[in-house]
Order: sequence, then structure tokens, then C-alpha cells
Amino acid sequence: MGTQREKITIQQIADHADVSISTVSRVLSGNAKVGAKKHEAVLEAVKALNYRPNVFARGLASGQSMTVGVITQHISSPFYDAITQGILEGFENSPYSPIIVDGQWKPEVEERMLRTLQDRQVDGMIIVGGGLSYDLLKEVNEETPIVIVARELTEFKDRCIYIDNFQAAYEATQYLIRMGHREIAHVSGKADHADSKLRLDGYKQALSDAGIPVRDELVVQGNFLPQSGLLAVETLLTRGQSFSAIFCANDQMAMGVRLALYRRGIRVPADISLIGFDDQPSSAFMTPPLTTVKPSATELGKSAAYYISNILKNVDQPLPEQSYELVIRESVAHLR
Amino acid sequence: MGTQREKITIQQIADHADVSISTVSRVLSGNAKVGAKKHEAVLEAVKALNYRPNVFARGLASGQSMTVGVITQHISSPFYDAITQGILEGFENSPYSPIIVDGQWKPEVEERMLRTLQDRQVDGMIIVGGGLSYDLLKEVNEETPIVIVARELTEFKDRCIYIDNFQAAYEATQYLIRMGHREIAHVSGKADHADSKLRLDGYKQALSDAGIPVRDELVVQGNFLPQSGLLAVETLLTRGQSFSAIFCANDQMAMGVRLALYRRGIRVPADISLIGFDDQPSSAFMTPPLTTVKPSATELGKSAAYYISNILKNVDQPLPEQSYELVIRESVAHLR
DNA sequence: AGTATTTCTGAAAACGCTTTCATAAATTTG
DNA sequence: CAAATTTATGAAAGCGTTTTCAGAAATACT
Repeated sequence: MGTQREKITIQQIADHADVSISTVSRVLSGNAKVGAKKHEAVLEAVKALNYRPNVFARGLASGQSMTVGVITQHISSPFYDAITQGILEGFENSPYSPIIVDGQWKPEVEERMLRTLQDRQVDGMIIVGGGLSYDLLKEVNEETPIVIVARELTEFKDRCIYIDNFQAAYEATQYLIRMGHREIAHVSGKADHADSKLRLDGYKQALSDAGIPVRDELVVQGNFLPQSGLLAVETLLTRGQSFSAIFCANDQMAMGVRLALYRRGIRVPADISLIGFDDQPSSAFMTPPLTTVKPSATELGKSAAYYISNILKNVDQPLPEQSYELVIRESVAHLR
Repeated sequence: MGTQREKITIQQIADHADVSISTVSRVLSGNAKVGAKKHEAVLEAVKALNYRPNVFARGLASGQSMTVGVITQHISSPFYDAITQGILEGFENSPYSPIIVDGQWKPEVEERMLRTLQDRQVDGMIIVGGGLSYDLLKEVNEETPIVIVARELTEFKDRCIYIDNFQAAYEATQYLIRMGHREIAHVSGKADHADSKLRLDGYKQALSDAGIPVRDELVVQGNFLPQSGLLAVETLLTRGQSFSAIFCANDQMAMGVRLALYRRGIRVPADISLIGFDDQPSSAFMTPPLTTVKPSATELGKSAAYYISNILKNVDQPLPEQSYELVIRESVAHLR
């Protein structure tokens, strides 16, 4: 009883509807017109027999897999997790199914995974961040369309979905300045990460534009992990520099910073103001709730899913614009 | 130039190695012995031509897809995210590729996704949490082996990988008692969630066993989201009950609780001690760092991946034992 | 050596669907 | 109304593997 999902093939439904299998295939794929009565008969048979097409036969015959490969970079980052989540959402009602692999932020792994996806004959790929070379991407893109999320590749502009890190960092810093801060420290992200540089540049530019000299002693190199935020505070304090605010290149590091400050008995924001980047879920519940830049990671992922779907369907479309927002909470004080 | 990954089929390598395609297939799949020289010749041809098997042809002919379907339940929970991550890791060097879909904690969606996976002919499935009925699971399991993570189904014992929520909650509560607390509040999880009940029961049992009467006014219903932790504190305070510690059914709610306390100027742990469950990544960086139960979500996922792999390979194995650990940080004070 | 076994190996038949090609039917055109 | 087109439909040829079935070759046994 129940769903006897054994071997219902188009042959069976062809028999049931008294047509040829070619006809069945045609109504199923919609690749050609078929007469009204037959059309209906087929549909009915499909329903009656609860037909489920065999993906392999389809794939083999058509060369299409109806899957898109997704390369993520995990290593516990809420921001990237959220992107993945958004991609999943974006494929919810799509004919394509995502197949996810992890690049671990290691180019070798990433390349291996990319090959795996090729072997699986994905119709398209979404690559989240990562460090694959333009040449490789280009080569692969020849046969399998690629969309890149959260990474900006000048040679690949029309395939990159990202937010303007420079501008966002600029605005975050500007906000601090508007709140009366002039001695602003920055904890930057991983050195070899493009976003890090962009955010750092935005920070510097905002300072310059406000006529505040950029002091290198006030920027310390982090790696996006909370622990590095903690260390950064120690470094800053050791350097003996005075500052009234810290702009962190992501929320995770801001958490580390906040803990270091707590340990030292330094109050936030009374003594030091703090601003982050990413708006990861927990940031709203920090003590105090963190003011941060919210890039809408989920949106990024969703857009990527839609974007590649359309590319695969050959529909023209503009590159989706990605926005961000400065969400103001309670970690920044107005200096008078 | 480069990887001319056009159409290298076993036919080509058969020609190149001067054998029949049957022989090629045999050395590739290892399903039968073939003579030493031919064996080597084939391998060499494979390397020389950079052969990549066609998954569809394979799948069609063999009926195996070499993929396992994973149903996750997202809705922004670090705990479940970590499990997914673990599953991904577990399949890293496996011949199986995971294909992930999201059930959104909604049984209807979950069932639809399950059907999608069936359509994709997955060889096995991993279901993370969720609320699918035993009957449905059993039906599907007849043809596609299923492993269930983070959910305990008595009828399906040998396929469920989970930690002992009751015991873990018991120990967390016991720890609080040992630290001198006697008025311990509990913020429970989502009402219809099995884990919630187990954790609540563990809490109650620990109290009883210590000779402390269970007071219903000290337990308030949450839903695993941070916001509900915040509300819970308000509720507790409104009820006018006195208490010195709060045990939350997960870390997210503990964050909400902590924020509510902060708003009220109540110190942690000086005034109120706090303990959570899950050890999500950010918990180590709360102010103060949160004492919590760490179930090793990643392990759970990894185990599930290994477990189903072995089931598919027909190798006998014991059900992997899942452990947890009370990680003691700074959110609980010793009451004297 | 002659026969009975056991191993290898190739030919060919699936696997379930898409798609080309040809034909029959329906429509248009002169 | 016959001829020229256009459409709808079925037969059959793939798509790239695996696997069954039989021989052929090698090995073992009397």
C-alpha cells in the first residue's frame, strides 16, 4: 500500500495514456506541442500512477543535472553561514537543487571541491568567498556558469555579488567621528583577505576626509576570529596609545574586544565605544548590544541563487544590487 | 590546452588500453578481477586521458547515486548549523556527496524535502531533528536507509544519534546546586520540542534528588530564541519570585537573559548565576563567558555521516556514543 | 594427456529518458 | 480539389555505465 514508488517509467504512463513514450516525454518537458486530448491523458496518467522521473536517465539523455554546486568556506563564521542559509532559501522553489561542498578557505581544497562539482555535472556554481584564481574560474566558467558571492573580482564584475566594503567601513568610521570620536582604533581582518583591506581603506579614508591623521599605531591586525579581538586590545593597550573608540572588521572580533575590555574593567561604551561589522545574530544580545554594519548576508545568498538560476535559464537580468545598513545599538557613546 | 574535459568515455580508454569496455568498467569499479597487465593498462589510460566518469550513466546503470540527502532545520540556530557543518566534514573524504535541503522545522516542508531527496535517488538520508512521524520515516527507511541526528525516536533507536538531554540537564542543575544555589529558575525551550521536555525533566529531577522542591513559578516557557530569554526574565521578575540562578535550555536564550539582566543592572554572576546549553561559539565571549553544556554538535554531525556511510557499505558497527561536557566558565558564582 | 574447474574477458542487453528522423494527419494555398 | 506546407506523433537511435551471459583461456585434477 501507500506510495508504491517502484518502477513507474514513462513507458508505463505511455501505455496508460495510450500514446508513445516520445509524446510523454514531450508533455513532461514541454519541448514540443502535443495534441490537447493526448496532453491531458498523459497528465492524468502521471497523476494516477504517481510518476516520478528518474533524474539519472534525464541527466544522461539531456546532459543537464538540474543541480547547482555551492562552494562555501566554513570555519565557523556566522557571516558565511548566513550566506549559505540564504542560498538554500533561494533555491527553495527552484527546479535546481543545490549541492554544497566546503572549501575551508584553502585554495587547494577549494579547487578539489570545484572538480568534484564538475564531476557531478552541476549546471552552475556559486562560490562563496574563497581565493580561487581568476584563470581557473575563467576556465571553468567557460562550460559551467559561475557566480561569486562576497568577493569582488574586477575581471569578473558581472558575476560577483558583494557589498561595498570600502563604503560601509567608511560610513561606520564616519559615524564614530560624528559621535565626537577622533582617536579611533581599528582591528582589521585576515591579512590576505580582500575584505580586510577594503574595510581598512574605508576606515583610513573616512579619517583623512575628516582631517584626522591616520595613525598606524592605532590599527592592529586581526584574523576575523574572536580570539584575535582579545589580543588586539592587549596590543593596543601595550602600545600605550590613547583612543576612545574601536572599529572592528567583524563582529566576532568585536566580541573578543568586548571581553578583553570587560576583563580590564573598561566600560563599553562609557569608556570605550565599539563598532562591528556583519551584524551576526548574537550581536544584538551582547552587553551592550553592538552597533554594527549589517550587510544582510542572507540576502546576498538569496540573490546569488536567483542570479544563477536566471543565468541558467538564459534570462537577461541586471546584477542585483546589494545593500547594507548601519544598525545603531548601544555600544557607541556620544563624546562631548 | 589545459584540461580538455570533453567526452572521455570508457570507450576511449578501452581503445587506448586495447581492452573491452567491460574490462574497463571492471577495473574502475573493482567488481571483478581482471588480469594484471590489462588492469595496469587501463589505469594508465585513465591517467593519460584524464578520465572522469559520468555520474548519470553510472547512476542509471547501477541504481546508486553515491549521494546522501541531508535534511536540516535552519531558522538560525548555531547548534543546528554546527551539526550541518559536522555532517559536511564527515563526508569530506567519502565517496558519497551530501545534498542538503532545509526542513525549516515545519513537518510539511520537511516531508516535501524528503520527497525531493527520494526523487534525486539519494542512497541514504540524514535527518537533523525535525518532526517527521515514525510511520513516514519507517516507510522511507524501507528503501532508503535513514539516520536521525539530535532527535530520539524510541521506535528507531539504532538509527538515532543524540546526546542524553535529560542527563546533561540533570548535571547542569546539579552543578548549580553544588555551587550553593537552591532557588534555581529554568527557562525551557520550545514547547513541542522533545529536547525541551527532556531538559526540563532533568532539571526537575536534579532538584528533587537534592531535596529541593520543584516550584513551577520558577520555570518559564521559552522558545529557544534569544528574545524569549529576555522575556523570561521579565516574567520571572514580575512573578516576584526570588532566585539566585537561572538554567537556560540553550545558549541563545541565555544571551537574552543576560541582556535583560544587564538592562536591569543585575550583575552576573554576582547577583544571579547563569548557565546555558549548547556552547555555541559566541558563548565563550559573552560578558562574562558563559558556563554551559557542550554537546559537541560538530561531532554529532560527523558521527552521523560516518554512521550512514557504513550502513550503506553494509558494514556492521555500534551506534556511536555521543558525549557532552559541562564547560565551566565565569557565569556561575559560588554561593556561600 | 584428457577432462573438469575455475578465471578472464568481450558482446550485448539493460537502465529510463531525450531527441532526431520520418511519416501520417491536418491545414493552407493556388 | 490537388499540391504544398505545417503539425502532431511514433520508431528508433543514442547518452555512458554496469552487468549478465557465454565463450576462451588458464589451471587443476585423474
